[in-house]
Amino acid sequence: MRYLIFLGWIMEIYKNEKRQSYLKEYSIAQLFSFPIEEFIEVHEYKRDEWIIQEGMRPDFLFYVIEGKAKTYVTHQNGKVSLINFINANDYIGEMELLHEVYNTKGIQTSTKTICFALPFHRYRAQMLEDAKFLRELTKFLSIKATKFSAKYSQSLAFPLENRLADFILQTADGEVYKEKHVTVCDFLGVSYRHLLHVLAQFCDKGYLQKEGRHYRIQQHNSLYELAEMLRNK
Amino acid sequence: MRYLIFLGWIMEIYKNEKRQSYLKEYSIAQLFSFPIEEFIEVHEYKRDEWIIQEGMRPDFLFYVIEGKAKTYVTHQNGKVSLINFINANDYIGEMELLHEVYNTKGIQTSTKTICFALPFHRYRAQMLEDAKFLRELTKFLSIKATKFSAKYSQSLAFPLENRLADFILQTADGEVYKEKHVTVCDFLGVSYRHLLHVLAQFCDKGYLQKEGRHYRIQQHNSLYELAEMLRNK
DNA sequence: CCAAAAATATGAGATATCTCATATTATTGT
DNA sequence: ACAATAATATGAGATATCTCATATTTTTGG
Repeated sequence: MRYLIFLGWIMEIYKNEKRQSYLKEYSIAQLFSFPIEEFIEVHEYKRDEWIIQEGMRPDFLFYVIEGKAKTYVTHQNGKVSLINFINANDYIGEMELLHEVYNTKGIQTSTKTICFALPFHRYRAQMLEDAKFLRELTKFLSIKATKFSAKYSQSLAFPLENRLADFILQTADGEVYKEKHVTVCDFLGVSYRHLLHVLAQFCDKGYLQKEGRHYRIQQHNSLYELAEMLRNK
Repeated sequence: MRYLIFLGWIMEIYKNEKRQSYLKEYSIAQLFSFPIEEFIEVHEYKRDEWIIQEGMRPDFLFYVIEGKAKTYVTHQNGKVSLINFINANDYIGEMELLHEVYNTKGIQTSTKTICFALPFHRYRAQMLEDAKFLRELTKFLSIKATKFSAKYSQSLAFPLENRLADFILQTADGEVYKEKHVTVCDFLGVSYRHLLHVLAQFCDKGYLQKEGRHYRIQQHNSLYELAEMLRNK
């Protein structure tokens, strides 16, 4: 169980030439049928900074230009769930765009992250009338819904062994698994202790070999078979 | 663990006056900016019939007019997950509308169900250009994504006790809980045995009292407190 | 560079949940 | 109306996962 710490508000807003150069280089004009650049803000967040704090409704629809972030929710029993990884070209705040009442999740960067911030009060009405924008947002949300429903049913139907094997293969850097345990146990929804326990089993069985804090994949195929069990019939 | 049985294909298509009367009485013209009625089919499915079989891509976007249905997925280990309850005014097949490649889930009715069936080949292109339709579909999907992500994180953060209390309060008919155990254990993702075990605990503690196959709620407040634990901070 | 905080690591006992076996009762198709 | 099937019910042992305790190592802020 972890507690999330507020690290302070140090987000930087790019102005003038710096702003212009980002708007030009990473133009998102093609996502809309109407001119979008005038009121876009370009925000830079440092590593581990909160883009949105849990429960604080944002005033912007964000579009991630570069960097990575995580969506967190805190439960009443003190447990924390990492419910999603966010990458470049993802939206943030689309739930609040669509719903007046919404339990806003916390968003924390895991690397320096640059976002376009589109003010709701300027653009909300036009966005909700724009078929081009809505079509892509619909696809984005449909993928999200599919992903969550898959994770949900898999988490209940399979032990950690299978889900961890899948996660290792998805995140391995070449043949080496390097993720931080504290992040992974929040993501896979298991205790730190149990995660380490199953990793140790994988080592015992020869699937992985520990190298300092990292793990080298020794039997890719065994992990693959465990992960494949998650796929539907 | 349950196995899903195919009960045969006996869906009925309403024609002529019967079709017309449904189109008139339950008009969905307001969901689109273009005329939609010409090629709509009106389908009636009997109780327990499959509207879509797992893995069989549908040719229609369905809109449920009356009745109830369930979305099922079968895992490789033989476990079955009931991932969603479908009611009147829900869409079915929207994933296939949006994605060429999609692992189609099975949809089975739990009561007689009547749907409007909108042929993809007639309407897909227009739908994907229609802001009015897309806006509502976006909301529908955003709610679905939120629901799944909540269920996911809750299922990992809380024992069955809390999730079952919530489910009982949500589905109770007045003060009596009447759901079928075999359905509920697929939905909550636990074994039949364990579901019965926790129900028995609730009876021991005096939260419920067994009445034949049903359970009368005796301590609403105790159940409520258990369920409230699921809400986020 | 140091103290504090965070992350890693491991043991041991508790508990939530699963699997399997076996009856009994209710529902369904013919 | 009866046989087959599905649903309910309960026991007992196995296992997946959690909690708590404690130690070591790494990272971080000032």
